[in-house]
Amino acid sequence: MSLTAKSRTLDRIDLAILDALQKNGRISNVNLAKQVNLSPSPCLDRVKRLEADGFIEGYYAKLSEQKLNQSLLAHVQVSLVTSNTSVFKTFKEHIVKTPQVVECDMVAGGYDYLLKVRVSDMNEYRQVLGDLVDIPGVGTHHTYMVIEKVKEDTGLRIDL
Amino acid sequence: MSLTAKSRTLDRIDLAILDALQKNGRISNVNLAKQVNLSPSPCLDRVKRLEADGFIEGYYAKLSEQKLNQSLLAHVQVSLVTSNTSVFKTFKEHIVKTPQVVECDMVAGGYDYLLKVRVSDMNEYRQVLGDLVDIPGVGTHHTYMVIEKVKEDTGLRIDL
DNA sequence: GAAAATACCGCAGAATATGCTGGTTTAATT
DNA sequence: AATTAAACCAGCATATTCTGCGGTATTTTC
Repeated sequence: MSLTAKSRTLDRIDLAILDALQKNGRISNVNLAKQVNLSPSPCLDRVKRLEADGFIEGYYAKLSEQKLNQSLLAHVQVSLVTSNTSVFKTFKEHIVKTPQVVECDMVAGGYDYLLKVRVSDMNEYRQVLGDLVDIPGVGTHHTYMVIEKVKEDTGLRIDL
Repeated sequence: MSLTAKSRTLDRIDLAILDALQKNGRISNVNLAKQVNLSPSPCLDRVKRLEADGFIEGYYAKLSEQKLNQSLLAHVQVSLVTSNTSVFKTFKEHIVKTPQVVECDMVAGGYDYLLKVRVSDMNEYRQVLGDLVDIPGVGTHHTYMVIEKVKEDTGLRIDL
């Protein structure tokens, strides 16, 4: 028994299904079947298998940032003064419970973090940043405020 | 007649629907209706209206980065030497047609860009970066390779 | 070349989506 | 405060879709 999970190879049809679903997560099974030149039954079987095998992690509605008043976006680079376990634990706990932080990546050697912060306006941003720098262990930080979104690609690249 | 588009106010039920859909984009309408204490018909009416009014932009399947072999992630900070229109145009054209660049934000005063690059391995990254720095007008750049994803929140914050 | 496994299709019953109607509540106007 | 108008909701009916099952064809394995 191998260490890696059984990972069946995907044929052209599987890839076409994945691509279709990541572009339209609510397509009906009959239409999906038409699109990949299959009848509904085997198409559904494949979708179920792709879900069970973990290729599809979930389905989500994308909501409008503008309409819901969360269109101000900032990237924040944060350095911790040490990579000490308890410092990181405190930092992570704060990040996780701050809903405006929508993404947090540990980068480079373990002291630096890149956050993506989504807020409605500068006032809210100032408050989030204020709380952030008060976390013990937080050293330098730098804000990159987003002026214009040049490209955004939800979805992975699929070579058909 | 006002300049802003008609934007009806959302009540508690609308917000509950949006929240449910951004957590499970494939929930059936009857189950969604149960969840928000409505009968199916008015629930579907509301969903349709939320879509028409632009609160819901689309539905997408989230695919596994690991399973599809695109699990290496880098943030790249790039500065252009001038904000000259033609320099930016060339830059943007290159970004848009490079599938590994999944996100590109113009930040700060207009010379700096933050890219998010998704690749399968370091070889592919080296190639993407090589092509990037060859674009005329590209000055300094710095790579933040992601070691660990601390937090990732797809979906917006909804106060019920 | 035979046997087994796999993938596909069509069909049928169950579940769901969706348009329509009528009744109720809420809000606006006089 | 009464009347009108508007919005909203539930229930029903029809059309569509989902989904499991059995049968057939194709591919793989021995």
